[in-house]
Amino acid sequence: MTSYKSDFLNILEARGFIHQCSDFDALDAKLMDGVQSAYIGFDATADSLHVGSLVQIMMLYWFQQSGHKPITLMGGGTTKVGDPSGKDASRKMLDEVGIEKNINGIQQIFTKYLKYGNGDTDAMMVNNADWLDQLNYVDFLRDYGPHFTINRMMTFDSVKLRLEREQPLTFLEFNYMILQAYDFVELNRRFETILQMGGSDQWGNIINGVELGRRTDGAGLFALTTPLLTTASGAKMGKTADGAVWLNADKLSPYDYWQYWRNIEDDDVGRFLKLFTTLPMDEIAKLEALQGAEINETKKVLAFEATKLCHGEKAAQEAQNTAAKVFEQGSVGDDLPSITIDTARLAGGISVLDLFVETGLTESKGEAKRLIKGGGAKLNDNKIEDQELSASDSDLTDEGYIKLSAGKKKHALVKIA
RNA sequence: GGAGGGGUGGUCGAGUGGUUAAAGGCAUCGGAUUGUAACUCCGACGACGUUAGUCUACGCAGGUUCGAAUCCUGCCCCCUCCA
Repeated sequence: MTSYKSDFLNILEARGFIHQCSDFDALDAKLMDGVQSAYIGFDATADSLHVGSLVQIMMLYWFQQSGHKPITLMGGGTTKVGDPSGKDASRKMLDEVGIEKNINGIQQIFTKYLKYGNGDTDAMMVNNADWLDQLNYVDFLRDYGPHFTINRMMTFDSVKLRLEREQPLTFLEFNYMILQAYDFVELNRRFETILQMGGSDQWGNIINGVELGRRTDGAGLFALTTPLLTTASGAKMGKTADGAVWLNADKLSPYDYWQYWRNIEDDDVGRFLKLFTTLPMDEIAKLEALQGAEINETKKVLAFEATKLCHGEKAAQEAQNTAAKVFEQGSVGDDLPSITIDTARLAGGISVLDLFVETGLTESKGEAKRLIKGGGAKLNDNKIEDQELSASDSDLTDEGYIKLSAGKKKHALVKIA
C-alpha cells in the first residue's frame, strides 16, 4: 500500500476514499507545508443532502481532523445553471428563493460534521453566488473563454454521453463546467484554496479548474476524487423504502437513519465502516472479521456510529434502544413513529385502514387493504385478517397505545390524548 | 421556416377503435426462507368505496363514434434532417 507523508492522504487511502488525484506527490508535499484549504461544492437542488453526499462530507471531516481548513461551497450561483450530469434531461431551474431555502437546509448538516469559526482550521461556508452573480459576461468571456476549447469540452463524459444519445445539451448547461472551474480559481484567490475534492463524476470539472488556475494565475491546484459508491449488489447507494436517505432529521428521523445502516448488505459493512464512521482502523478490522450472523453486531456498530455523527450521540442511543426493543424483545420504543388521537374517537371505533394511512404506514387505504390481504398487517403483533376490522379502546395495551405494523420492519404507535 | 419522427402508469417500453386500469421488464411493497443481510420462490402493485360500483389515467383542448390511448382538428413540447 502506498504510504504518504501527510496524515490526510494516509487516512483517505486507508479508508478507501481515493479514486483519482491529479498529483499525489505534490499534493502530499503541499499538505505537509502548513495549513491548507480544500473545498467541495454542493448544489442547492434540494433542501437537504442524502447519504450520496456523505462521502464528500466525511472527506472534509478528515481534512479538518488532519489539521487543515475545509470549505463548503454552496452552489447558489451554479445551481441557477445546472450541471449537465449524465442524465438526459436538464435539471429543472430553481428560483432564488428556492435556492436560498435549500442552502439553509444544507448548511445545518455541515455543522454536524465540521467545526465552523474563525480559527485557522475552522471550516468556512461560502456561496459562489457571491462572485458569479456579479460577473460581467463580456469581461468573463475575454478573460476566461480563451482557456477553454470546445474540442476539449466535447471529450468530457457528461457532454459526450448527451451527444451520443442524441439528447439536447444546452449552452446554459455547457457553461456549468466553466463556472465550476472559475469557482476553483476564485477560491484560490480569496482563500488560497489549493484542492478541490468531489465524486469521480466531478473529475473533469475539477481538472478544468486546476488547468484554468494554472493558465490564469500560475496556481498549483489539485484534484482529488472519491470512487463512485454503490452497494455490494451494484445498486446506487441511498435508497430506502420511503425514498432518499436524507441527512436532515426532519426529512428522515434518526431512527430511520439508524435502520438504513442497520439493513445494509453484508458485503458493504467493512467498506462503510471505514467511510462513514470515525472508528480507528484496528477496531474496524476486528469488526470486519466477524462472520455470519455475527455481522449483525457489526451492523449495529455501523448504525450507531453513523447516526451519532449525523444526529448526535443521544439520538443514536435512542434509535438503538428502540431498535433493540422492537426487534429483539418484540416490544416498542419511543423512537417509533406515532400519532395521537382523541380518546372519544377511539372509543367509537376506528377503521384500521384509516389508522394505517394516518400513521403513514401506508399511502392509501387501498394499499392498506393490499397489505392486509398479503398478510403483512399486524395490530399489537396479531395479524389482521379482516380489512373491516376496527380498533377501539379495548385494543389499547396496558401501556396505553396500539401498535400497528406493516411488514416486519415498519411499526407505528397510536396513542390517545 | 420546410420535411419527417415522437410525447403511454415511479421508470423503461408494448399497444393503432371495443375482452385495455392499459402486455412485458425494472423499481417498489408484502409473504415464505433468514441473521432487521444477500440469494431464491410466491403474491401485490391508480384512487375512493360496504368484494356491487364510482371516479381519475395514455402531452393539452375540442370533435367523430354506441364505444378511443388508438380516428379527426387545433395547440404545446421534444428529436432528426434541410433552410
